[in-house]
Amino acid sequence: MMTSSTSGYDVRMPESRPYHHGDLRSTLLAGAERTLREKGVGALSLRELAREAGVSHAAPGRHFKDKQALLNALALAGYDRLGQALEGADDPALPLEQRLTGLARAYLAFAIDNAELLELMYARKHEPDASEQMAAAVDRTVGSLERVIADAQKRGEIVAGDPQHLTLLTGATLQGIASFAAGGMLAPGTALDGIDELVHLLLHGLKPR
Amino acid sequence: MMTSSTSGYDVRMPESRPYHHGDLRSTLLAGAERTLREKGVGALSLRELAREAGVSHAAPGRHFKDKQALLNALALAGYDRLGQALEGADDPALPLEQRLTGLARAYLAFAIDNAELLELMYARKHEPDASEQMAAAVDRTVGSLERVIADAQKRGEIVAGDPQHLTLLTGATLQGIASFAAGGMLAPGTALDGIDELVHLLLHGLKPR
DNA sequence: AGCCCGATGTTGACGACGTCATCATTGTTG
DNA sequence: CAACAATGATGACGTCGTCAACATCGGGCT
Repeated sequence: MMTSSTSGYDVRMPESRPYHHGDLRSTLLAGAERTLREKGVGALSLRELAREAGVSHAAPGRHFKDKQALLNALALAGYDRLGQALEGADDPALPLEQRLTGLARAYLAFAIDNAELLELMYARKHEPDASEQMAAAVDRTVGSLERVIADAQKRGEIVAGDPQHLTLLTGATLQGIASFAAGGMLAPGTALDGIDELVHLLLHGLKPR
Repeated sequence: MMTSSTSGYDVRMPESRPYHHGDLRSTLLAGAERTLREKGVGALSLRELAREAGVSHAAPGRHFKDKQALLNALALAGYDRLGQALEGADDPALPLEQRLTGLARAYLAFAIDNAELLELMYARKHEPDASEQMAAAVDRTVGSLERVIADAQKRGEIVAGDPQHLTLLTGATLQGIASFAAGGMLAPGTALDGIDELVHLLLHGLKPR
C-alpha cells in the first residue's frame, strides 16, 4: 500500500484518493443493489454504503436527500430493467399462448432473482413527488402485457370485455406466482416449470369444456 | 423515588402503577398492530411500544427476544385471523362459482384492511425456528382454498389435474389482486367490485368458448 | 487570466433505535 | 418463610439517519 502520488511505501495513506469520488451516485446505487440482493432491504444502511464507496458517512446525503430517496431511485432503475426484460421477451409473431408464456417466464425470472427489489418496486411508500415517475414506470411495464391482450382481443382469440380487466387478471396471476416464488413458498424451479401449464389454465379456464 | 406505596398525593407521580404490568405481551402486540395499520412497519419501534404501554424501554425484551420475534408473533396472529375469516366465508353448500367468489371476497377484504400485516405474513424472514409454526399457519390458510378446489374436482366441475396446481393458480390470482389493491395501484372498491367478473374469468378462461 | 460560486465531500453533533448486562420487585412454590 | 423464576427498570454500547458548518474541487463569468 502506497501512498501518495506515484509509488509511496507509507502504510497508512490509503490512496490519496481524489477529494471528489467522481461517480458516487452510481456507485451507491450499485452497492445498494448488491446489498439488497444479498442481505435484504433491512440490511441496507447509508453509512455502510458510504464505507463501501470509500466516502464519508454523510456524503450520500448529497445525492439522495433521504434513505427513501435512494430506495425510490433503486425501484425506478428496477422498473427500467424489468421493462427491458419484458419487451425483449415479447415476440408479437408468436401465437397467443406462446407469447403469453414467454412474457410470463420473463417476469417470473426477473421476480425470482430480484425478489427484494421487486418488493421495493411494489412498496406503497412513494410520496406524491416520486409517484409520477413511478406511475409512469408502472404503466410502461404493464403496457407490455396490455399490448398482448389487446392484440389477441382484436383477433378474436380472447374473450370480449374491458381489456384492462383482462390485463388485471393475468397481471395479478403473474404477480401472485412471483410473490409465492419470491417468498419461498414455491421452489423457484417449480415455478418456472409450471409456467406453461399455468398459462394454459389461465387461457382455457378451470371449468372443463 | 418515593411516593408512596399506597396512595401517593404527589402530583407528578403518574399512577403508582404496579411494578408488573400484568399483561404486557398482549398490550405490546395490540399496540404493534395498531401502529402497523396506522403508520406502517417502518414506524414500528420497540421503545415506542414500551412508552405507549407505560413501561421501560427494555421491558419488551422479556417477551420478545428480538424485534423480529415480535413481528413473527404478529404475523402468526394475522394467520389466525385470516384463517377464521376464510373459514367463516366458505359455504360448502353453494355452487362452485359463488363459493369461490365468497372466498375471494373475504380474502380481498382482509388484504385491503390489513395490507401491512399481510406483507409481514408473506415476508421471507422467518428463521427456521418460527418457520414451522408459520408453515403450519400457511397450510391451514391455503387449506380453505384447496378444499374448495378438491371438492369441485371430485364433482367434475373443474378440469382434471394436480389439485395443487389448480390451487396455486387461483391462490396466486387472489394474492396478485390483493397485492395490487394493497399497493394502491387499484382502488380498493374497484377490486372488490370486480371480484365476480374475475372469478368468472378464472373459471371460464380467457379464450372464447 | 483570475475570481467566484455551485456541486460535492468531510467532520462533528444530535437524537432514536435495538440489544445487553445488571439490578429491583414481585408472586409462587417448596 | 425463604429461595426462585418471571417480569420490570436502569444504564450503557454501538449503529443508524439527518443536519449544520466547513473544505475542496471544477467550470463559468468578467
